[in-house]
Amino acid sequence: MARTARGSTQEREKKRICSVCGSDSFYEDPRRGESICTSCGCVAEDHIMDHGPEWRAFTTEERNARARTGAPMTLTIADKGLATAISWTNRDAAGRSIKGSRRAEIYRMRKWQIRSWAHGSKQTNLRQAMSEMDRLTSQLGVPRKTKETAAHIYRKALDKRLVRGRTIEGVVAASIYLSCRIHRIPRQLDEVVNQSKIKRRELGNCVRLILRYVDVHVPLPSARDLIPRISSDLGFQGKTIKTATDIISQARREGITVGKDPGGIAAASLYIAGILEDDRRTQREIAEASNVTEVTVRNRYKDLVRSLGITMR
DNA sequence: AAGACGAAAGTGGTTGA
DNA sequence: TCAACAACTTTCGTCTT
Repeated sequence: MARTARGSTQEREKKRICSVCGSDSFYEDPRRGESICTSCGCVAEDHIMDHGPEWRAFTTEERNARARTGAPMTLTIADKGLATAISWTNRDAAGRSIKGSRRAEIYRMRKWQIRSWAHGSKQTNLRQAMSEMDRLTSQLGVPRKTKETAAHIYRKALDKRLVRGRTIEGVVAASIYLSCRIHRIPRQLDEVVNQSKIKRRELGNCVRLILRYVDVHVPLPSARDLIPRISSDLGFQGKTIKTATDIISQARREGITVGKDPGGIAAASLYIAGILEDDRRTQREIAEASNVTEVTVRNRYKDLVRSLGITMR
């Protein structure tokens, strides 16, 4: 199982080798936060950390203008992580205590900062939302970029007053789910429901609401995006994964994937690919890894074989 | 005996009146 | 709000390897 096999950090730094095919060549996908073996396509490591800056620059001037120290600017903190806080200790930068009129001035500044900063209803909402977002994204293990997009969607939803009359948790969970779909990270609605305290129905409603009123372009969930995850769970060979992907592309062209659960399509195509490439798994194993039942695997597999004219031995 | 297959009945979501 | 519907699940008996 490539997904679970990982050595110590030092070991990985010394020489990393794919536990499935033995190759030492990896492609790091910072969008998904995954490291993928270039020869067999299995996920060698997930949740990898991105050490780069949060901005992009195309010229030296741009780079000089944007470079700064401190934590990255981020939408996932209510004040974008850039606010200056006035300390409660009446001391200056050198540690000397501040006296007299200067002290009174700082006291007034502190008072107004707190009033303007923490007491707006939007800020209060964002604070709660961002802490919920922190919790949920780390439970689900989504990369920083995806969390950032989720925060962006949430801010838009808040601006359009969609959170009113709904729970913050619901809208946060919906933002994360949609962001995962935008970044083509396979997190299913049920996974998000399992990690949060909201009901499936509520999440579904929030997702629909955001899709309708917030200007976001979200691609439909595709079976192809589920393939790397399922196949690395079951340790399929590279050629089997490729065949399965081809089957999905063909099925898509034939238009037999619409309205069907992508999990079922992914499972069935892997099952067929396994038989064709002599890399078999039982229907039960595949069904379990794809979160569908054996019956669904069977039904989709029959559909695919019939519509694509695949002949099996 | 394990795995594959298929039928029947039940469930939760979507759509249109 | 409700009925109709498609997709999917659960369950169980039978066939195949």
